[in-house]
Amino acid sequence: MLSREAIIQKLKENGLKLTSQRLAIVDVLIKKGHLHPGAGFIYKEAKKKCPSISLSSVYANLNELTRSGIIKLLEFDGKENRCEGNLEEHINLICEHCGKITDFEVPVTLNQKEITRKTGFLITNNRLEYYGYCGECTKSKG
Amino acid sequence: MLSREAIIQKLKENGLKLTSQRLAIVDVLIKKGHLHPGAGFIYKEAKKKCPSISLSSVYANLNELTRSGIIKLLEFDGKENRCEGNLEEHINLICEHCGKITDFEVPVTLNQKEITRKTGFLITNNRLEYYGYCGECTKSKG
DNA sequence: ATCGTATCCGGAACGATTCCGGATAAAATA
DNA sequence: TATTTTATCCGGAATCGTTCCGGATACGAT
Ligand SMILES: [Mn+2]
Ligand SMILES: [Mn+2]
Ligand SMILES: [Zn+2]
Ligand SMILES: [Zn+2]
Repeated sequence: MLSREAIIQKLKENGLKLTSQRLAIVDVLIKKGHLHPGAGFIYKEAKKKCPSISLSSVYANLNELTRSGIIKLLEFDGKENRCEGNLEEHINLICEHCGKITDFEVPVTLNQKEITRKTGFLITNNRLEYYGYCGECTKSKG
Repeated sequence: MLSREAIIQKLKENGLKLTSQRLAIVDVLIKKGHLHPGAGFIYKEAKKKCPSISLSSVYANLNELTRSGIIKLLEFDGKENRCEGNLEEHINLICEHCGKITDFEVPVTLNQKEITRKTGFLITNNRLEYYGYCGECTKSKG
């Protein structure tokens, strides 16, 4: 996750105003980003410091933050989408039982240039995820 | 993609009846599986051989086929989900411009056991995707 | 041929997300 | 500071892929 200063820097670069709603969302991401929070969670948290905030503003801001390269959105079907604040190359370990998403850092530099050379496909983004059961859920299931 | 015989074998193993709707869907997957078709496409194609088929049956069957390990579902937000018939470990190259999904075969056996040893996370499934622009779209954009 | 049960259909319901139009406020300008 | 511009906000309706429902159908075992 970028620092608060770096985020504000990027917001200004992209001509985005520093509204109380936007800053409240940014602060939630900084504090709770490791949880890969969804829009609903962010909405509830941001409402504490900015009671007037609306859910549509949360969605709009998450899209803005994504466009500005501050976060990524992890898309899921049926479930809520989740925010990714860790922009380093890593694997998300997603528990099928409790939904927790934890980062696993590992320099997986699959040779992207080789893929482009062989297929002509120009890579701009990727998604690496392992699904399964987290330590806690594995234990509790025996 | 499994062979038609292997699929029928698995269907029987799982106690699933060989209805005309189910077989029509299986045939679409066998013929067009490399396109990673979505529910809407499969519905239209299957309707050619089975005019009475309903969209809800397509959805229900795709879920059954997933439970039986015949396909996987690739989940996307906003866009339709897509079917994955290639059960081998590979990377999906997803074009951001035309939506085409092509397979890139590469034995990416990231050491899953090491992840489990280090984190206690039990891996049962994964998702490896590269997003970007396919060869055709890269050309046409100059 | 009969029967039990999975599967089917059509349509309503669902839920996360997006869209809308009028109100608000950030911040540039004077 | 007052004015102006314009991004952003809010609340609620709309969207759309997917799931759920209840009654009808048909597979395939006996
Ligand atoms: Mn992560
Ligand atoms: Mn594939
Ligand atoms: Zn868990
Ligand atoms: Zn393309």
